[in-house]
Amino acid sequence: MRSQDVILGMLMDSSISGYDIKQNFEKLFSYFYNASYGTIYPTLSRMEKEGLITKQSFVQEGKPNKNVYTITQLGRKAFLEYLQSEIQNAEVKSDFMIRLFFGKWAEPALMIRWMEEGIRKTEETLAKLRTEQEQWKDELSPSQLICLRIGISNNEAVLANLQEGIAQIKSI
Amino acid sequence: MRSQDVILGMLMDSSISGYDIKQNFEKLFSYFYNASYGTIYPTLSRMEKEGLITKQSFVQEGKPNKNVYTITQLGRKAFLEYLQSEIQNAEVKSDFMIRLFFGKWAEPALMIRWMEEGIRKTEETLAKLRTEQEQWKDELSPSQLICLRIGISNNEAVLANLQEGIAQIKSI
DNA sequence: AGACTCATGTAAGTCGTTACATGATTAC
DNA sequence: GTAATCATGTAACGACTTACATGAGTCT
Repeated sequence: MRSQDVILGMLMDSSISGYDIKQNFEKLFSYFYNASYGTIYPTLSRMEKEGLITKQSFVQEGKPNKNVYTITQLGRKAFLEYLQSEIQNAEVKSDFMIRLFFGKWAEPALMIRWMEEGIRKTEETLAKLRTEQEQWKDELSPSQLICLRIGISNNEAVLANLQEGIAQIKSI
Repeated sequence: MRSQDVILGMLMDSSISGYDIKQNFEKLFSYFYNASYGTIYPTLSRMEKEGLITKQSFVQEGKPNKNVYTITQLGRKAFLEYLQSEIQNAEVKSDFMIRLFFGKWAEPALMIRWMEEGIRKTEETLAKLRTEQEQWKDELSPSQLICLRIGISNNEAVLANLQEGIAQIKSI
């Protein structure tokens, strides 16, 4: 799975711009995928050249042209082929977990700061995901709801462990 | 955080080989970091050149020389500096979650297969983590135990959601 | 005055993976 | 006999990020 596959997935439903794709990554996907503009724009150009998508430019006043991309038959075929391919293992690189793992080499105060920041961020993500769940629960597909629920319960689990852990470490 | 930082972390405790580093990644870190030999060996070479680590070769019969690396003062300094740096956001790319998200474009039978495979893998990971917890609970540092607990409860959360989700989808 | 949003794009560089190459030993 | 384990390393390639470049409009 590359960014191309995810972009094709987004375009299956409706035609959107590179900017919209980035918004989707941040809003809907942040807890299981992300990509920067430096990936999105060149990938879209390549996909257009390969005939997977087509571009329509809309002139806007006071803003650059907005390029809206539409998936082609070839693009739909490519996406369905991706769905048939082998599932790849998840790639995870968590700096936070690495630090926690090697925490014994840090000052206790530093580790507590990491954990407090971790708690804050997790609470933030959790609030965002719960809002989304409330907001979109009627529009989302059954499997999208499962995604959201996984995201929420993952974050709940992290939060509980960090809160318990921080209390424990402070008590030593 | 790059692989270099994680490798330094491992060497803080004891001198090990590239092969051992890979073992550690698979055994201890798999749910929050991983790196291939193609990363590990060239990184070790570079680190040696930069004076962060030193190499000792041990001749073995019927096997290639075993290169055991030891962290230097400079390496220890570099690791402590890493601990002082800003925490980076986790990078996650989960093919499984992407497929779940776009599941409505797949045959229901295919999605159920994905979820069943997801359940199987999650159960496997969970078993592995629980064994580790049992086996190492007296040796691991408090923060390493928190890591393990986060890993375990994350996987428990995923498992519960998938089981519930699959039942729900099958009932439609 | 400053920050943020909308909007696209490129260039340089980093980082990492996959596949290849080698080869004895051991367990099933 | 075949798969796995131990053990190291390189070359080719791919994918992605960061920083740069541009610039009007809007909100505080």
